[in-house]
Amino acid sequence: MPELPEAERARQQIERALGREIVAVDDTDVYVCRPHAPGEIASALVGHRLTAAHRRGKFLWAETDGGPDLGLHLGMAGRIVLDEEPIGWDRFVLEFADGGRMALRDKRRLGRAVVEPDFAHVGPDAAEVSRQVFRERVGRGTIAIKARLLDQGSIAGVGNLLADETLWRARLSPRRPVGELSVDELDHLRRELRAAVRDAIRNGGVHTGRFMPAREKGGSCPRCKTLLARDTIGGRTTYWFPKCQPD
DNA sequence: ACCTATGTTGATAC
DNA sequence: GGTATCAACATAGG
Repeated sequence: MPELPEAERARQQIERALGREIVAVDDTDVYVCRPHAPGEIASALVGHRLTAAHRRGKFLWAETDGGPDLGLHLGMAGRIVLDEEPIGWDRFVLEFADGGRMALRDKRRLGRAVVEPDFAHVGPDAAEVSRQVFRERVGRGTIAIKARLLDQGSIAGVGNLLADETLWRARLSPRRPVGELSVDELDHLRRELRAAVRDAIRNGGVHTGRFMPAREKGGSCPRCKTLLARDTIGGRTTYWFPKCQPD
């Protein structure tokens, strides 16, 4: 599920774990915890407490009281669960002195847990970037707008579903080269992106978007009633309605 | 069996 | 350097 709205929900879950002493860490999944060896994250965190929970795009991290930051990513299917019984898909777990626990629950194991995460190549958060910076980072070059939105180094947090939802709301073709968008179109795109993120956070996730139900075989546009187009753009399956979103 | 999947990274080539 | 394409990663579900 995870795109920016899901990551924000996960951040809020991490906040509920702040201040609780860490007494044990399960970091034995060497793929999820790479490049750390088993026990490395544990020895760095045991005895400490999380003191703040942050997010940029889909990247999460928690500060600790004197220890290193803990970086978390939900990958393709992860979520953060608090004080729930273990059920087999918990790939990384903090256990607290009060008996509670915080787990990265992730069937596909594409999530990540690392100490001292490096966000040098992560762009500004998609929902918070200023108009000016959005124009500069998104509007430059010749790449298709869909591919640019997915590039976490340009702006962070937009995934495949949110990109399609946003472009549909903004009535922009996913294929348009970014450099051909006017300043007004870029501002409009940013506005619709923020609105899509806000709606998704409020309603429980990106899958609650208005475009999502139409995104299926034989789907028709809620606005123009025409047929769905489908192609691979930016390496991901992309859906749009050419009448509403002309090239 | 084959295909797809809400993500990221690294390799390769123009 | 920018852009495009892929393969890989690990697993589930249609």
